[in-house]
Amino acid sequence: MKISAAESVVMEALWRESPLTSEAIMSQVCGPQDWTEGTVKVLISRLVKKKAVTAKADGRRYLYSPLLSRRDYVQGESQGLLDRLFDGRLAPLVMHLSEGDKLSDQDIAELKALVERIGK
Amino acid sequence: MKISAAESVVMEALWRESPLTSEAIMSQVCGPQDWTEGTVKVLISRLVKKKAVTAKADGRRYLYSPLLSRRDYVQGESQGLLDRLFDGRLAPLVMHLSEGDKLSDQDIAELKALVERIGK
DNA sequence: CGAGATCGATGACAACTGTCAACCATAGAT
DNA sequence: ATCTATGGTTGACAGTTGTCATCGATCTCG
Repeated sequence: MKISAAESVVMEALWRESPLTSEAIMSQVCGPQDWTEGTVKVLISRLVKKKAVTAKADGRRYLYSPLLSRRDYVQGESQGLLDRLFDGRLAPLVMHLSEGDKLSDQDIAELKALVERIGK
Repeated sequence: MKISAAESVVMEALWRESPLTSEAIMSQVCGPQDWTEGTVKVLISRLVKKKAVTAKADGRRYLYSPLLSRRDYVQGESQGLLDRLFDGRLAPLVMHLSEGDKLSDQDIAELKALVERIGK
């Protein structure tokens, strides 16, 4: 099942740390997102329904944990973009981003090191 | 304005070649997408309304051309993903994709060459 | 036991998306 | 002058998303 943008904000909180109570999730996301309690509750419910999150009963509340790993999510999103826009080829993606001119020297250095490592 | 997935299929046709009549667009996208005439017509209209496409009158029909460049679109999508999932850092993205193990030797070679070029 | 405080579930609603069909205007054909 | 084919505009409808408020069960404190 597909995870929406708003839902992914909740997932990020759970990937950072889990399990979490809904209260803890809210305290993490309500600030930056300016959401009310109700909004976050619904996002959590939808994620549970989508089986991206499990709810373990803990007394009267639930403890939520991700079922979908960040790794898998990120992999899917990245590969999807790559396939959709660059015919699955990595070099054109990197080229585009480097032309956007937002790469720091550090980015380039890291990338260089990484490519060395992959290449061998 | 945001371009949806279905709309981007129409945009791809126009980026490949433009201007095009709606008929030409349909012949390009109806096959792969299994869309009916009506569907494509609506997608085109919505793109015009969103100002992603212009319609120049040509007798009784229109000739459509992209207003949004593929370059800008791709840039936006790519940067968006990078910011959303990798905190704007390129190396982790490349790492993820390389771990997915779907990189060909050619990909790696291209990337290596590209990084050399950027680095200097 | 009764009054609040919690927490999840449910209902609501508008905007956007994917998908079509019906309608309408007009350029050509007869 | 009329008929028809063609292409654009509208209306429609279900599903998803973003956003909230209300309801109902339950736990806890006095």
